[in-house]
Formats: sequence, C-alpha cells, structure tokens
Amino acid sequence: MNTPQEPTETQRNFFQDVHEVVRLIPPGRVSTYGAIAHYLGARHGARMVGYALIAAVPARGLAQVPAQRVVNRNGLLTGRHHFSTPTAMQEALETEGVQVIDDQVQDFKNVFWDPARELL
DNA sequence: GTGTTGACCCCCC
DNA sequence: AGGGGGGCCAACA
Repeated sequence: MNTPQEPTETQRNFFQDVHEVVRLIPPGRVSTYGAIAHYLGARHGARMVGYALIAAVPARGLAQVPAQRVVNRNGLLTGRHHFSTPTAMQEALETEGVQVIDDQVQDFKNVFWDPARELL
C-alpha cells in the first residue's frame, strides 16, 4: 500500500544539524563525535557524525565548519589525514589556543566542550 | 545489487 | 584492571 517515501535521517538535515553544533563550538575548545551524536539523540552512532564532517570540510567550499575542533573520544586528531595537509588540523587547533602534541589534545578534559552539558 | 570500510562508541569477558 | 567484539548508518568499489 503506502510506500515509505519518507527520507532517511541522513537525507534530512542531520548533516546540517551537525554542522550547526560544530559551528557553535567556542574557540579554544574541542568537542567529540559521541558528544555531538548524543546531543542529537545518539541514534545513528558517532560514526555518521564523522562522515557528516567530511561533507563539512572547508576545503570543499561549503559552509565554514571548524571541523578541526572535533576530535574523537580519546582526544586524538583522528581526522587529520582528511585535511588538506596532515598538519592543518593541529595547526588550526594550536592557533585557536589548543595545545596539541603528537596529534593528541593536551588537557583534553579541560578543553572538552559538551553541547548537551554547557550549551543545553 | 552485494560487500567492505569508515574523522566512532559502548558493552561484555 | 585490560582486552576483544559488536553495532550504527551511509557511501564507495
């Protein structure tokens, strides 16, 4: 009978939603995929969040989304390899005031910014 | 159309 | 306390 013409969440504004949250990340702070996913409902898993950032890379000329402020749960710059340069992410974070050593965010616990906790 | 990987995280042993 | 496996949805080959 009725055919499910309803688009999937990804087809919806999920990508744009992630971009908006990442854009709200204040300078000098970093967020995590799980935190963002959890803020959005944690239904698609953190993996999709990272995928959404791929489409948000400023190198593509799309919306300026500070994807460099998004790191993994370990505070490691997992997505540095996806940037224009392997050091672009680290350079950007250090410019923001975030100290990064060996692709690892120092004092990650302090610079960690949780949208569902502070943004609310 | 099927199979595999992926900017990951959580649960179980 | 540490280690291993499964899960989530989507895009690419």
